[in-house]
Amino acid sequence: MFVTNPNQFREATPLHAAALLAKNDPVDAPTRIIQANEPLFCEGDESLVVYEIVEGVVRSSKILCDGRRQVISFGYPGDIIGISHDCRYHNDCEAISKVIVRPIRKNVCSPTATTDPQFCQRMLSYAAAEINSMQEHFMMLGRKSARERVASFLVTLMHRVGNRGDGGIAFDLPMSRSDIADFLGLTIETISRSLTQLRKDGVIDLPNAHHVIVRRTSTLRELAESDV
Amino acid sequence: MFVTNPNQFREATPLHAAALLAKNDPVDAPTRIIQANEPLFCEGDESLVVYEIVEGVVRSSKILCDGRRQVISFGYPGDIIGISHDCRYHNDCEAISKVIVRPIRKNVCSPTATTDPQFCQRMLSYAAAEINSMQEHFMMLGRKSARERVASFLVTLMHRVGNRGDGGIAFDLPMSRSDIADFLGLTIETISRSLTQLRKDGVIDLPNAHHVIVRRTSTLRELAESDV
DNA sequence: CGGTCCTTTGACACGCCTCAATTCATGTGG
DNA sequence: CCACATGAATTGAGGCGTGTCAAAGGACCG
Repeated sequence: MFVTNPNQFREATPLHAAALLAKNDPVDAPTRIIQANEPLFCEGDESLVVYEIVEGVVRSSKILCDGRRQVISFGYPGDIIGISHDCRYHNDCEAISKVIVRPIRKNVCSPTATTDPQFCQRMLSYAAAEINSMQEHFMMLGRKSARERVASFLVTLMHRVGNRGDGGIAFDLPMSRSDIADFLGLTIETISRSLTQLRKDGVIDLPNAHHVIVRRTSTLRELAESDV
Repeated sequence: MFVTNPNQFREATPLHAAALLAKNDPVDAPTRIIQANEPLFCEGDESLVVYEIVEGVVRSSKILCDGRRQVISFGYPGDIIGISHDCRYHNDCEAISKVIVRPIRKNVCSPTATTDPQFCQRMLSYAAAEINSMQEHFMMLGRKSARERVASFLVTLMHRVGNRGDGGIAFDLPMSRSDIADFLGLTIETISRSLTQLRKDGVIDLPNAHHVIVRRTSTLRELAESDV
């Protein structure tokens, strides 16, 4: 599932790729390797396949004509990207780090397209989870303050890719401040200020700009929803 | 499709309920009638069925513990609501006007659930369209100004339910200012001011608070994306 | 006619954006 | 190993758009 749901733990997610893609699903196409900052596909491209991310992190985004960008989601291993209803990709997708993806099936183009029922069922479950997850992101963009958004974002990553370690839960931030800003509907300066504030408050450590250690997880979780 | 995509015309939508639900889809459950302001279901309720809206308008929303609300979408006739991946509804759903809904199928609860393949295929197409559509709404909430959001909202409704008439395209706004505000991530005062501005600029007419006539459609469409 | 609720309008405050400068991390060539 | 360049991140100062609070207007209904 995409990282769009800051309040839902990975453990609570009923399915992820391991469960979604049974071993007997035919995977004829070879995996693709995309270097950091290279595109996987662009908005408007013909949508031939759906990808599963095997390794690395991707960024799905849309851009307005005047250059404003909205990052839709960050895709991590296990996530499925490129689902479309009309044979066109509806967003850009670029690699943030070196990425390995696996084309898993011809895309779902029309109601008349014939697809393996079992696969279809699984994709539907995944799409439903995705929709539910995106609804959480609406709440973030529409109703949360800058601090809450940043806290929510960190909580999501913490549960998704965090490693319990010495005095906290650690994880990387492979994406740039600009990516985070465009994901949360803020500016890079606001992201930076919010992170600094969390650091000064002792909630997190920032050994460097792309590594986070959450010291006080419950505090962070509270900050994700309380406007105080 | 939900009204979450301000820049996509209804004509461009590749499928809606008429196409989605073939006549031979078994519909055993009777239609339900919900009066205005009555709930259809609530977040957390057991998700037994997916509904198709036959008549009226519904509001799907989520609420934070401190009362902040985000309206996810407004559902119009032909839309499908209540899709879930885990047997629980993930948002509240209430009738804005008198509503008739048709339970169309037991919900998609798990990958092991057995479902008619053809139905599943159609639901997947619908879900994919829904995801693509929600991505547009992200752009609105994350990157558009108040005026752009209101203009985008009106453009969407214009294409969805507008009627070409005397010197413009007319349609109703059955939802309250509060509903619109919570949909666009703004306040009722900002909604009111934006609509007043559009009226004073001669872009729209507001015969009353719940009826709109778009006079200059191309101007409105430009305002939906240009920050000027 | 009076009550209630919704909408509109106004005045002001504040959070985030904008613009600018500084610091930091990384890589390159001498 | 150290200057230097380059791009990203941080920090600061100030402005603006939207939120907040308050009051007035309108629609609806008993």
